[in-house]
Amino acid sequence: MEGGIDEIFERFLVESKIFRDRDKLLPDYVPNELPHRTQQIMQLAKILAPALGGYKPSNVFIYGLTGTGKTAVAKYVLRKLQEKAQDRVLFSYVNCRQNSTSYRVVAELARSLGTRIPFTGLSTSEVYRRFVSSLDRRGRIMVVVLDEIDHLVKKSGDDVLYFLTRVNEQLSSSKLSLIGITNDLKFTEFLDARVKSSLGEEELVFPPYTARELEDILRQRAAEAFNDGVLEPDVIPLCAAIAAKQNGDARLALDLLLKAADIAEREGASKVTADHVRQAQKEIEKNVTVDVIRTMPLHHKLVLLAVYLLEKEGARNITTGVIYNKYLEISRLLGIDPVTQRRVSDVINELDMAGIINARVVSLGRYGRTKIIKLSTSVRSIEEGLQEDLFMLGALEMVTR
DNA sequence: AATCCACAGGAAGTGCTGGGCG
DNA sequence: CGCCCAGCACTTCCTGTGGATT
Repeated sequence: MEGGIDEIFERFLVESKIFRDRDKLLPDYVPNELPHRTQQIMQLAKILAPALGGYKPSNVFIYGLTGTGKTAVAKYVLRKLQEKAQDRVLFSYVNCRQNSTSYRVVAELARSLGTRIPFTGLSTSEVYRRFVSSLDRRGRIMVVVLDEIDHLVKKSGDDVLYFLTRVNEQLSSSKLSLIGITNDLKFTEFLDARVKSSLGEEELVFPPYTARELEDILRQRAAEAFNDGVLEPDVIPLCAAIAAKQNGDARLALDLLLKAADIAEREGASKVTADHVRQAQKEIEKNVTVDVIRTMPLHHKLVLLAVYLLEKEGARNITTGVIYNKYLEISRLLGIDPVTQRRVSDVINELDMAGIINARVVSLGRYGRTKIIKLSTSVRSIEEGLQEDLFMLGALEMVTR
């Protein structure tokens, strides 16, 4: 658009005024100090320490909401342990969201032992077998971290875990310890009782960070990531306060800080201000809702479009019936088979649950009992979310005009 | 007090999809 | 490979209901 492509690239070639090292704010960076997690670090270290003496550590189960430092602590302790252990202890970290099948998890573990496993073609039990023999050949303690373990269980059940918790019976010279990480407490209900008790030999709980604690975390990262004095003093407290409201999510706090700084940089400002943070917050929120809208099924989009158009026409007190008629009209124009009003009624509830619209049941006396609906999202994010496959949006407005 | 509107929302059934299993 | 089954989106049919109007 305006400016040139050269200018865009140029900006990254010249030294940044704001950032010293932007990467330090990215979610997967593990710093050298983890403020307010010393207790968890010590606990985990105590549990894993026996590995240094050649004894099998207990299995550990770690819970905590998103952004409470579970992954960071696990990686941190592992790193330290590895430094001490040299090659006497084997480590493997697997993210079960990316590797959500039993095959891939075990293949990943085997790979970390240097055993190549084709990404497909073998039976799962063959992969298990190869992993066991390659581990036993090494004659070492192996510590395995399964991050986001709930994804694995939800997708593939708990037989891998069953296998991994009992694999020591098949090993003669090696031992395996498991560290399971999750933010979903309820998922243990789906676990086999034996797996559950074995995995839960030790349990660590990560409480949400308070606003104060988040501030410390941000300050520490900011010192690494930013040039001196580029943050206005109220920036960090604001990021911390916003994130503290969202379950003390450190990832969100860091993301806010990063986005705010990006905005400042883009503007060519020399300082990051509280206002940049507020813009960043809006952007993050918008991105979430835009994403939700973008991934909705067709009829949800059509219903949303109906509400959107009605509001744009200035309609007041929009009811289910009014929406349904508009929806029928839109469907007809686009040549799409409409669903029934009963279904649309449910769709309206689902949109309400998603926080995109606001629907509330009211009785209009003689004029029936219905729902009154209004948008509860900015018009902009709705337009943006619908844009993609509702190229029709523009076309429609022309038709309905 | 009775009526009646414009739906809400429950129950049961249909048709489709995709994964697991022999 | 076909078969079965679960889960889902949706339909059909239905009974229920708060309160303005009669």
